[in-house]
Amino acid sequence: MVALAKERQAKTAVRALRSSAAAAVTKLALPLGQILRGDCIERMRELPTASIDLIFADPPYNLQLGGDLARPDGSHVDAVTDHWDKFDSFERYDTFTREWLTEARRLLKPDGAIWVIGSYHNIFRVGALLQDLGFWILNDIVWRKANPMPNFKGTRFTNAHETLIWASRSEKAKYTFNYRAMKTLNDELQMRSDWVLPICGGPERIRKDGVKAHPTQKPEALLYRIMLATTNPGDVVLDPFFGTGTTGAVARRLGREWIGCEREEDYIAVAEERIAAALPLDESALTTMMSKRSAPRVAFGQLVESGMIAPGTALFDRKRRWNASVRADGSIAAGDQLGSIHGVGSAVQGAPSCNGWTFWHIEHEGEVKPLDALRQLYLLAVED
Amino acid sequence: MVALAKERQAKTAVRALRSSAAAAVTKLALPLGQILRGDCIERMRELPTASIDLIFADPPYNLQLGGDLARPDGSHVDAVTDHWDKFDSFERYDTFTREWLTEARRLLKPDGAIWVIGSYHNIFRVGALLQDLGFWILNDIVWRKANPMPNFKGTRFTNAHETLIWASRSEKAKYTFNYRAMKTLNDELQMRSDWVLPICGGPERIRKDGVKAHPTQKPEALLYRIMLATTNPGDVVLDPFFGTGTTGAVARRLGREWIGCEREEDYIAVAEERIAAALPLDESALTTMMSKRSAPRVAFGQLVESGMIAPGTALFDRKRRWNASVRADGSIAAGDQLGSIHGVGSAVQGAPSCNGWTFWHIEHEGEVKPLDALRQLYLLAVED
DNA sequence: GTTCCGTATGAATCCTAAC
DNA sequence: GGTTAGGATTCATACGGAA
Repeated sequence: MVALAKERQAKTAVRALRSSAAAAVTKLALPLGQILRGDCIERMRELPTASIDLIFADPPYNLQLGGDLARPDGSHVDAVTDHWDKFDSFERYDTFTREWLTEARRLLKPDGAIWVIGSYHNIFRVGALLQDLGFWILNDIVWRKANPMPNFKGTRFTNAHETLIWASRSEKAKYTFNYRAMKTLNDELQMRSDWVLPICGGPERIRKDGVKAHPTQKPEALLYRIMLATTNPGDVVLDPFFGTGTTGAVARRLGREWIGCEREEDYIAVAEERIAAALPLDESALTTMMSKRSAPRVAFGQLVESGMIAPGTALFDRKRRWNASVRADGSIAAGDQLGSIHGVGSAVQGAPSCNGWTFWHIEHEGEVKPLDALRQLYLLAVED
Repeated sequence: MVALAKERQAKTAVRALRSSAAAAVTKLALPLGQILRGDCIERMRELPTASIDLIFADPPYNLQLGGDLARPDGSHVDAVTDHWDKFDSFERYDTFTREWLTEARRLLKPDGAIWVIGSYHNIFRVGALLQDLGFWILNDIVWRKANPMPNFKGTRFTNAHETLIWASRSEKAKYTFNYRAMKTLNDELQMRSDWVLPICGGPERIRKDGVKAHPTQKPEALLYRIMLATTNPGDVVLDPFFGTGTTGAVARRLGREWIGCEREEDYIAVAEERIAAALPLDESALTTMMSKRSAPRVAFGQLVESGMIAPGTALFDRKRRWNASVRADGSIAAGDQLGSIHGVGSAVQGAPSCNGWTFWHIEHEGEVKPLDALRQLYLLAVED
């Protein structure tokens, strides 16, 4: 029994090693920590297939501002009028979007994912194309801006949010989602699809001679949450529209690898300086709360084997509607039902499934506890 | 000069009279206050061109759900499995959407507008098609649900919002927007593009024999805000997916005319009864319905995310009896205790509970401060 | 009458490693 | 590739009955 388990463990370890060795070779071939100069579609074509864990993209928004916009006091609004944000028509925007998304999908590992941020000017086109290309949307996230620019003319609702789409490479992908870290970050409540974050301003906003270095610099807090939620340390993050390098700065801080594409030399210079100044966090600060899914597994039999629970011990659910007794091999018996704590739990309830760890209770040191409490004790005792 | 001006005035008056007379005739020809039975595209084809002021549409979302879903307590989640939400492919969904949107555009007056609500499953396709057909998007509005259904399996972010698109018939349309009404409704602040409203439940939710009459009934508060913002009294509002008639009920209460299309006889019966019982506008009811605002809540993780507190930072209690260090996900570590500021605070003291905001302190700008002081700073930075 | 507690439920693309 | 067994997972409301 023990020998078999060890053999299985060894096989798994070998598989993991092989696959991580292949990944390491691929990773070596990548221009990690570099900003690739020029058109992002061309630069992406030069990168190897299935090599990227996560893509974050903040593409041009296709803004169609009719002429200049003035505040009520007559002062001029510094709108997005840079030449890279002009497209003749939706058709041209779609062609451009389809091209870079196609390359993005080629670059992603099978279990990779993408984030794209946009506003109502472009996000519907991006979302529909993502679906058309085979990406699988996991969530749309609303970045609710704490301090948006008001609508000066009073002609519409204040445009107070932007939309992000999170999508895996395909429907079947086993994407990364650090559920527990997100729940911890949100004071023990599930993280919702609407995120309240301030816009990028103050000292974080990069200025050259008092002028914004980039018109749409994203707050680091936004990238922080994205990477914490959907990457692991060491993962490779690609940003095809790198701008002033928010993605690179946060990736470095969080111990993720990064690659950027950018055509504007001005932005590249700003980004390189900024990322060099970003300090990586040390490893202990980087550790996040693990989900039980990724924690080491304990079989119920181990608790019996270790003597923590004696064969013959009585188990019962919280309301003592059902009873069961523990047997020497770690199975349990309730009436004529025999099997694992999970199987018998679901059988007596007539439920399709059951977590025996939380369903069954036990008297331990004069208290009634769920089995899960004893598992925690076992884990503590086993850890060196 | 004066004579000329008078003549001009007279001509304008005649034109206005003619146009309003024409409008009155068109309006007479409309099936106002009626639910048109059958397929919405066929019924819309029978209505006159340029006769409608506003369209509100809550089309099928094309959810594409998998198997059954159970809550952690084992109970069953009642999903939307109705036949009307099933489509074979995105292509089929697009065809359906293009057809009803085309009719919708024909029916709208030149200065008319449309609202469509959806989720990430369908809204990107709807938005792109609106743009393709010549509609002009004015805002995308996020309905932030105060009480959404959680993500039971911990696999994604809680799907806590739905998206509405508000678009005029064309770029040049002089659409209706009651800016003052919205600002008044929002305590003299511009109404933003994110609206916090509870989902439809309690006495408002229509049930037959204890079972919900419609799986996706929308809250009246949502329609109230839409009609108040973008129609005038007497305007004609068309709802092609009438369901249980929320649009009709609210239109009646607000003194707007309405027309609905619906295929399902069960829904029609419910809607007719409901609208007949709808009372005329009651100002006090309106105020309470609209006054639900979001209370600012700050999670400790937000301070970490925003860069206000760096991972690795040392925390200590007022008497420096215990120390802890901040981790990247907003959890803290004190010895082998890991968890939230509150949980670790109570654990180290052996106390049943602890307010981590006042218990833990930090060195900030050369001073020792409770975390709560930094929370106040964060709130100041984030407030409008 | 009031408070407390248990239960029900809402547009949801809701598990995964090992064999 | 599919199948199976192990086992992980929930927030805000509303309501009814008990205390």
